[in-house]
Amino acid sequence: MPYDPSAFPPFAVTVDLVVLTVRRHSLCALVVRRGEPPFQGRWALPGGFVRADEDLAAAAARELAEETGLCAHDPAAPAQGKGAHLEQLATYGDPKRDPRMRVVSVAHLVLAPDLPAPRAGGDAYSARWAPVEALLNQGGYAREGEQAAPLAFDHAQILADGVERARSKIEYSSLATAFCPPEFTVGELRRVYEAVWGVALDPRNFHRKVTGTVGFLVPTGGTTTRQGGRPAQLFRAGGAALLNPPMLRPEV
Amino acid sequence: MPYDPSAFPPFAVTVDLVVLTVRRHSLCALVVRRGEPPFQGRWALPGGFVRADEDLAAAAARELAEETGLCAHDPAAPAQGKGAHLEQLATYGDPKRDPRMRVVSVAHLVLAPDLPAPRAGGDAYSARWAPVEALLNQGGYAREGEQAAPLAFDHAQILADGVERARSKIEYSSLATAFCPPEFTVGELRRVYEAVWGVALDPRNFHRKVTGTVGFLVPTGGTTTRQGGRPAQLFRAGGAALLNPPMLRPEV
DNA sequence: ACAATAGTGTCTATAAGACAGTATTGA
DNA sequence: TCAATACTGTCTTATAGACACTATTGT
Repeated sequence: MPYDPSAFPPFAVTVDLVVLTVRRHSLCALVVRRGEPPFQGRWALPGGFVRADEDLAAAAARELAEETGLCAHDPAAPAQGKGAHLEQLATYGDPKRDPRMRVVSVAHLVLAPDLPAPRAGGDAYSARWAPVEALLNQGGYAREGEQAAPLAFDHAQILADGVERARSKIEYSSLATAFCPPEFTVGELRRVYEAVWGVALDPRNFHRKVTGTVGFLVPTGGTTTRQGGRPAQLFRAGGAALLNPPMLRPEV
Repeated sequence: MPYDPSAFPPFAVTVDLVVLTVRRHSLCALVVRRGEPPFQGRWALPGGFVRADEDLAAAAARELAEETGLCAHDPAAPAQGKGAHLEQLATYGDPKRDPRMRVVSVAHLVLAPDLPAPRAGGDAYSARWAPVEALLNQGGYAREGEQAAPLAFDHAQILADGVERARSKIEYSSLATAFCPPEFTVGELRRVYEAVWGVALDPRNFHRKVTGTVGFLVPTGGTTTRQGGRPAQLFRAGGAALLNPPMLRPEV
C-alpha cells in the first residue's frame, strides 16, 4: 500500500501504567477509581493521553509522576537517578476496547520500592495499592464495602501481561532490586522473589546464589537488624543487568 | 488527567514488520524499496496503516500476506494452520520519527521458513531478503550497484530490536522451529541456531540436548539425506512452547 | 577408500536442591 | 533461656562442555 499520509484513520493514543510494588509480602499494583463513564466507579490502571509532541516513554514518566510522585528511571535513557524502573510493556489496540472511540494504548511496566501511600494527583479520584491476586481473580476486586468488579476496559489483561513480564524478568535480570530500597539485605531481596513468584525459597541456597553471582550485589559495609535476628549485611544493586546463570523459578 | 475523548491529539497508527528467515546459513530480513519521499529509494521494513476497524495483529497479518503471501499464525489466536509465527514486538512513537506527521508504529516480529523469493504485492516497489548483519552495519545496506544507505526512518532500531528478540527467544522457547519447514532434521535445526546466534555449536551436544528435551521434537519416522552423509531422522515441532531447561547461547 | 553428516557414549566441571550446623541479635 | 534471622558448609543429582568413537550415506 502506498504510504499516503493525507488519508489515514485518526487514532487516540494513550499510555497505561502497570505499577508494581511489594507490600506486606505480596505483589501489589496501583489502581485508580474512575470518576466518569464508561466504567464509572470501577478500578482501572492509571494512564492518560499522549501529548502531541511527547515521546511514549515521556508520557508514561509524566503520568507516573502525576500519580505517585515517582521519578521514572528509563534504562534506555542516560539520565540516571533515583526512582522506579520503567519499560514499555505492550500495545493494545482492539477496535472495541474503548466503547467511545478508537484508542490505542501503549502499556508500560513500572517496578517501584514500597512507597508510603499513593497520593492522588490534582484530580479528584482515589488511588490505591491492591494485591494483584485479588485484581486478577475472577469476580474482580473491591475494597471493603464495595461491590466486587473486574478492572475497567481490558486492564485485567494488561495487568496480567505486566505481572507475567515481571515474574519472568526477575529470573534472568537484576530487576528484583528495583522493588527494594537503595540498601537492602539478602533476606529482603529473597522476600521480593517470594512475593513476586508466590513461592517459598530456601534461604540458604538463595543466599549462596545471589552472593555468588558477580555484579548482582555490592556490599555497602553496613548492617541492619530491621528484620529481627542476627544483623544482616546491607547491599546495593551491582552494575550487572543480566544474571548468568539465571535465578530458577521453582515449578508451581 | 480526566479522560476527555473529545480533546485528544490525532495520531496515525501503522504496523511495521520485522520478517526474519534463515537463508544460506545467515539470518535475513525482508526489506522493501521506498518509491516515494521521504527516504525515496531507501530500503525500509514493510508496513502500512492500521485500518479504522482493524485489530493490530490483524493489520500485521494483512500486511504480511500482502508482502509475502505468508499466512500468519498468531500464537494468541486459536486459528491454527500453516504459516509463520507472528508476535507483537514493540511500539515506536518518537514525535520526529516521521518527518511528515505524528506516526506511532506498532512493530511486529515474524519468523518464517526459507521462502522461494519475496514477491511484491500489488505495488510497484521491489522486495528482497537481506542479511541482517549488512542491514545493521554502520554505513547501511545496498545491493550491487547501489549507494550504501541506512534503513529509512527508525527501522534500523526496530530491526535490531527484532533480531535481539529472536536471538533471546529461541533460547527458552521452541520458536527456532518456526524457521524450519514442517519436517526437518536435528542438523537443520542446529544450523538455524547457528545462523541466528552467529556461533558454531557442537553437533553432538546439540543433538543430545534437543532430543532429550521432552515435547520439543517429535520424530515423524521418515529420514532424509538432503544434507548429505548418513540419513537423518525427520522431526516436526512438538507441542512444548517453552524449553526447560533452556538452550544456552555460548558467550560471544 | 574417503569425505561428510548422523548419532552414541564417556569424562569432567558447574551448579542447583536438600539440609546439618553455627553465629548474632532482641525479647 | 528461646525465637528469629543470617550465614557457612556438605552431600547428591542434573546437566553442559569437550571430545572419542561408531554408523550410513554419496562420490
